[in-house]
Parts: sequence; C-alpha cells; structure tokens
Amino acid sequence: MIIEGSTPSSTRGNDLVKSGAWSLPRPRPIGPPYFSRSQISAALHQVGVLLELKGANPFRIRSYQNASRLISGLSDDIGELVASGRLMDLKGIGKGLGSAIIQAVEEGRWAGDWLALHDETPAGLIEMLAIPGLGPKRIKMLYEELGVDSVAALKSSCEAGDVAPLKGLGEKSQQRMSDGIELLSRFRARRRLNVGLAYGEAFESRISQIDGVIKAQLAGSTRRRKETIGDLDLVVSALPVNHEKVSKAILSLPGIADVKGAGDSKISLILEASLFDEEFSLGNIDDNVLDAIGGADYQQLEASGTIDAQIRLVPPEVFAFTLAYFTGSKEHNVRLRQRAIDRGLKLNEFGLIPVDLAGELRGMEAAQFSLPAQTEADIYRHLEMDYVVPELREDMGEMEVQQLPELLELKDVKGSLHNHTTLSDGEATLEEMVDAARKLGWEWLGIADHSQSLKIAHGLEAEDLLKQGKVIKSYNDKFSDFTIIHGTESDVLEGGKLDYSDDVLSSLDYVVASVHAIPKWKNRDESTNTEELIRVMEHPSATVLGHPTGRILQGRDGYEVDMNAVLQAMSEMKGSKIVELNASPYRLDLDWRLCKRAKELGVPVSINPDAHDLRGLTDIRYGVDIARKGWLGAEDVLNSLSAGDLLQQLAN
DNA sequence: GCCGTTTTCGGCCCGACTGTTTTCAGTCG
Repeated sequence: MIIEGSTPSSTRGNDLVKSGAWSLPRPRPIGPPYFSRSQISAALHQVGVLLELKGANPFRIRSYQNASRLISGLSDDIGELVASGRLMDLKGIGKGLGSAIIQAVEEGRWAGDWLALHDETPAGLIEMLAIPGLGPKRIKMLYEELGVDSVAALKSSCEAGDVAPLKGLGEKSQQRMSDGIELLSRFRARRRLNVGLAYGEAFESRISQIDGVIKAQLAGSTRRRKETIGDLDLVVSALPVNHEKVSKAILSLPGIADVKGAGDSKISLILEASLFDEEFSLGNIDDNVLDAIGGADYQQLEASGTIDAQIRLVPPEVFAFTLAYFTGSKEHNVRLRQRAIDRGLKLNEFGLIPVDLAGELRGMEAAQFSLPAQTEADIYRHLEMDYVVPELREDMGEMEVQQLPELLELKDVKGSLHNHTTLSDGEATLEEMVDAARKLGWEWLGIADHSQSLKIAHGLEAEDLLKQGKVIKSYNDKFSDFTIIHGTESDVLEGGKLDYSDDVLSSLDYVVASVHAIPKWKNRDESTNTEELIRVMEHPSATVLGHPTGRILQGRDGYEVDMNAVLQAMSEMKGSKIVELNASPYRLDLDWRLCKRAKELGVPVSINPDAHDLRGLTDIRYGVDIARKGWLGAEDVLNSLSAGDLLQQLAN
C-alpha cells in the first residue's frame, strides 16, 4: 500500500470492507445528478484500493485517494459543480478523473476501467487487506503464486506451510499472517473518541510517571479530537542516555496485550482494558443507541476490546517537532512541509532544517542544524504562521485563513438544552439533574423529555408535559440563581409533522425536533429526507434540529440527507432556528465538518449532551471538543448565553 | 493520474521496523 498519514487507511477497519458493500454505488433512478458527493468519493476510494491490489503505479493510486478525500470534503453540490464546469478547477481533479466523474454524474455510468477492476478482483483480496502486516503487494503475490483469494484460503495455506517458501517470506512471516488472522477475529474496529481519550490519557499518565521521562504527550487523532480513533500516538521525551531504561519501563506497564515491535525510537503495542485501575465501564447508554451498536453483548465486547498504540521516544530538543509531526493530519502536514520548502527549509519529525546547511544528511543527523523549537508554537512562528491548535490541523482552511477564530472552551458553557429525566427514559429526576448541572457550574438547564409518540422511551402525554411545566415554573419562582428551561424532544412524525398540538408546543420555551424512525428514513432517498427535515423546521414551534443525521458512531450510518441544503434553508427561515451538536460520544452529530458550515451560514449551534443520567451531562466535553474542531467560538453556540439572553432568543 | 513562477516530462514525503536478506522489499504511519 502507499504511504499514509494518520488518517484511516484503506487497509484497516474501513466501513466499506466491514459491511461487505464492495461494489460501485448504484445510480439514482432519476438525474442528473445520478450520484451524490459521498457516492463519488466512495467510488474513487474503492478504485484506489483495487489499483493497489493490482500493483498499479503508487502515484496513480494516490491520485484516486486524494480525489476521494477532496470530493468528500466539498461543501458544494456535486451536480452543480459538474454542471457549472467547475469540477476540473479543483486541484487534484484532472482530465482522467474529471471526465470519469462527469460521465458518472451526468449519465449514471461508471468508467469502463473502473467496472473492469471490480470484475477482475476477487472480493477476498480486499478482505485480506485487514490482516495486520499484510499489504497489497504480498496479497497479489499470494494470489498469483498460490491462488489464495480469501482469508480462509490464506489460513489453510499457512497451516499447510505453503506460504513460508515464497520469495521474500519465511517461517516468521507465515506465523505473523496466522496470528494476524487470529487477531482479526478480535474486536479491532476504530474506537470512539471517548474510548480513545480514556486509553490515551491513562497511558499518557502512566508513562509520565516513569523515571527518566521528561514529558509524555498524547498526539495523533485523539489529540485532534477526531470522532473516532484508529490508534493512539504518544510522544515521549527523555535524554538519550535514558532511552533504553524508559523503553524497558514502558514495555513492563500493565495493560499491554501484545508488543508488535520495539526499537530505539519507536514502540508499537496493543493495549487492553487492564490498563485501567478501575474496571472499564461505559456508563449508561440509552436503549436506542445500545441497539445500534450491538445490544446486550456490547458492554462485554467493549471491555475485551483492544487499541493499538505507537510510542515515539525522542530527545528533548526534538520533542516539539515529533509532537507536531504525529499530531497534524496527513493533509495538514503536507501543507506545512510545503510551506517549509517554500522558505528553503525541510520539516520532518526531527526538526525544521535549512536545506543548504543539511546537505545530504538525513534524519537525526540533519536535525543538528534545525532551527530551535521549545514548543509547537515556535515551529509555526518559524513558518510565519499563528499557532494552530491541534483540533484545527485538518487542512480545512487553517492554512489559508488570515486570522484563526478564538475557539469555544468548556468554561464558556453555562448550560445545555437537550436532557432527559425519569419522566421519559432518563435515570435521574428533574431535581437530581438540576443539582448535577449546578455542580458543573452551569446557570441553566434545559429539560426536553421524549414526546408521546415515542412509546419505547416512555414519551410524555401532553397532560404530563404540561404538569412538568408547572413544576419547573415553581422551581424557577423559588430560585433566582438557576433557571430550568422547559422544552420537549418532539418526535418527527409522518410527513414532517411534530408531536403534540400546536397549543401545547407553543406553551414551551423550545422544541427539539428529532427523527427516531431511523429504518424508515434510511429506506428513503436523500432528497425526500432533506425536504422533510426542512418541512419540520418550518413549523413555527420547531426551534432545535436534534441529532440531525441520526448516525451512531461505529453503530450505524445516518440516513441520507443533504445537510448543506438543510442548514441553508434554516438560515433563511423566520425566527431562530438552531442546529444541535449532540455531544454524546456515540453521536457527535452535527458532524464537525458541518459545524463550520453552520457558522458560515449564521445558524446557531446548541451543544447538547442528550443526558439520560447525571454522568451524561459531562459528555458536554466531547461536544465542546467537536465544536472547536468545527471552528466554533463562544459567540456561535447557545450554551454560552445567560439564561435571560437565551430565553429572549428562543422567544423570537 | 495530477501538476507546473525549474511547465508537457519527471517528480510526486519519508523514516522506522521487520524479516528476509548480504543490500533490500514490504508494511506502516
């Protein structure tokens, strides 16, 4: 496979591989456009992987992968982009890819060579890419030499000893493949941000306490606060004289299930839950979410799961460079290196080195000529840039923008709107939830229990909802230092209608409109869903669009919906229409890539833990992480408002 | 397959680790 950064590669835990949906997407019945942006992106990705297995030119493969990423990150409508002829203005889309995409979008037909690639590649080869240590070149060889075309066939070839005699392989490689197949059967998908942070912070803390360690810092996608984490990256600073000792100490820490490799500067491990002092616990999960991620077996599965970790051991003067290198996304790092090159400098994990000084020297040897950097901010300063916080290092505009925004912080949060109590499917009473919110230092709390139609979550009858309103009013009359704000999470009903009568709805401070009939919505096409969401939000009482796509991370994809169009429509509606950023680590929906879009359109964001118990309120931290990643500042979210200002805005 | 203020060909990031080798290929991030 070609060289990859810290973004998920085609070889590991890819959704397309996992679901077995490995064929080119089918066109819509009517068009153009016959394909959506995400379908085009998926097709490019697939073709890239198939080209790897065929042994194509690595740079050609990279073109497909770059294009896939480029297309998936667009905010423009793909149909419009094609129709207006702007597609080929994109850097990375040339004649070849451009014409293939145009043909697909305008005529609903994939390029002939793309289809041929699918036909000639056995599906089992794609499956084999998931085996650690096995890449496209060896898969190709195994297929050509032994006819191995599936994981099962590879297993028997290993057992028969047919693999070891092949050129470039041996007993150890054969054993490694056998072990890899065994590992595949263990839970090895990407993990959600909260799980990655739990492992990462615990491991970081353990390494920090090792004698001789100057500093240990979590890097990688966890530090960037991606919604899911492939593996952990840690950078450890220690004097070279201590490296051997520190390395030994790391390898003897608890929680290590396996050592994949250990050298002077790099240790590669598999961690398991025995890393934690206390028993690994998930906290309360609402039933709706639990269903989507595997039901009752899930807790067990999560507790027996593993996570890979890479540790880099470096001398102190190199630490900032290595930290930056293993924190930035591949794309951000490419841009940074280019910026360095433009200034006659070479940037890598060892330093920022003037090209004319280093000459032919490489790696650590060249690093002795590096410009000095105590912190990452020093590196950005050398490159004549403002410091870019880790969350923004995604090449999503941070390299071009004149001034980076001042981002939201957890301390800016004064409350959150969407939370549940025991009246519907919560685990804590109204009073308990309010106490917990006060302890977090909040000034207000929104209560939005489920509405009557959602029987499975004990949705409130109108009468009970109004009664709850009276209890809340008497509380608010009694206390002046805290305000409860009364709403509902109204189910979105057939035809884009809201639950409860208009009278009942208009008596509330706000209404979160949420789709729960996920199977039905997943069975419909994008335009129907998009129209229906827009129709819901046009209801005068609808204030907040709850978990906008219904996705459950690592559980199910959301329904198809053009969120750009929904946000655009919301920005043009009368009154205050707000989009939720659901802070539950199982959802993190609105996606961070769309937070930036909401900000540009002036649609306010409400970060909501959707708490079903006391601990659930603290999920707000993941919402703040994702909001920061989506470029949001305190002024872009409702959570930073005082209760009075919030009520005034909701009354609009 | 893409790109170009070294522009239509030749480069496209590159270092660590492993297992196979005796100088390197494959994998990984």
